[in-house]
Amino acid sequence: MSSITLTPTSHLVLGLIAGTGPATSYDLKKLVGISIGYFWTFPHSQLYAEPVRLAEAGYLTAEEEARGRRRRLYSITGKGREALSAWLRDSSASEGYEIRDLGVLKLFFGGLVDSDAVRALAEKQMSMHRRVLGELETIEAGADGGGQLAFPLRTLQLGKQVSRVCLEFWTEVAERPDLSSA
Amino acid sequence: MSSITLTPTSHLVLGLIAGTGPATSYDLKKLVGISIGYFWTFPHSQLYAEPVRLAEAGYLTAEEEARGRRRRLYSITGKGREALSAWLRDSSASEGYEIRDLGVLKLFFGGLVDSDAVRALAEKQMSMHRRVLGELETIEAGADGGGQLAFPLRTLQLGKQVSRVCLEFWTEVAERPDLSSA
DNA sequence: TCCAGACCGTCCGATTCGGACTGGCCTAGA
DNA sequence: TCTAGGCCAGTCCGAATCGGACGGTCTGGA
Repeated sequence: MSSITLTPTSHLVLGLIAGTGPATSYDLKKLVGISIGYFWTFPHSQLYAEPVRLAEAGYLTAEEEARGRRRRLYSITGKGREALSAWLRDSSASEGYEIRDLGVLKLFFGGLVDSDAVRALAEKQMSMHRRVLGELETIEAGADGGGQLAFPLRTLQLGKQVSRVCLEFWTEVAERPDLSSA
Repeated sequence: MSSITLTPTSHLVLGLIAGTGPATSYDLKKLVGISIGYFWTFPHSQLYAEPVRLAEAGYLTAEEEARGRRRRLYSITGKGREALSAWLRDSSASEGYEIRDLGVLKLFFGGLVDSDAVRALAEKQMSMHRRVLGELETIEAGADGGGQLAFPLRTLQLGKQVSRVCLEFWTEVAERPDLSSA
């Protein structure tokens, strides 16, 4: 029950369990993979380690299978819910916003290669964003718009919009690889 | 001269030095801070450690001040230029694209709090994106559109567009915090 | 019954992180 | 000229993170 500092991973785990009920680490891994993982990847080892830490600190309780695959089923506690709610309401904890995109990093150095290479990069990025957009639309189509999923679907909308903007941007780059003005 | 694997940080350092000429780690830190750092932060300790690694492996050469602050000025070598160019042209190395935004993570769990809290979050995000947008426009205004900066400015355009989309998105959320449909 | 392949979990070395600290340099004011 | 204080520049290190590799478990079909 030692005191720990809560990271984004902590809040993710708490939120997932609060939202969908008791879960094993594997469940978390699957949930992340089909949702938030599209924008923000969390290493699976964290999704195993983090609930242990949270349980030790009293934010979760663990129920372990006696035999076989010693799966541990985690449930959220009152303390966990409080911490989650406090974080969700804490407007000072929302700062920070990062886009890590290898393609953009390359474009930043586009002046060091010829425009054919820039065009090739742009086309590659276009196909990537088209693929992502398609996958997001598939997920969207397969989900009922109902209560539980309303907010996750909303973040998905943002993902789609960002993807679309990127697609347009790279299309423009592919058309005029060596031009700076719009 | 041992062989090392090149990370995004490696390519950033190589690209910066290739693009702007010899630089110290501190120069790199400043450069990153006013440009790519807006989307992708690199810890300063990396910006000191990475050139050392790159120099050991022959991608950079270091010239150290004899006295005083023992600053090290790094220059790129032929090997460094080749590696950078190869990376820029390697279309298989562009995968990966991540958006890490605490606000979006919170929205994902929006169903667990009341709509006032969601609205407050949205408003906070709006002001953040407005601020970022303003800063990007300031940077843009202060840069001549000339050759060297053409590609960095282009990535800045993308940053602006993404920020604008986020701003619109959060505006919509602020207006209708509890509605899922557009 | 046996096997293949998916499922599930753990472990660990290597890397990354960022805060804290040290010390040099510069300028202004006495 | 001297020196105090603020910025400049770099180093260090414990802690957190990463992700690959491995090992055990289960299910269904031959």
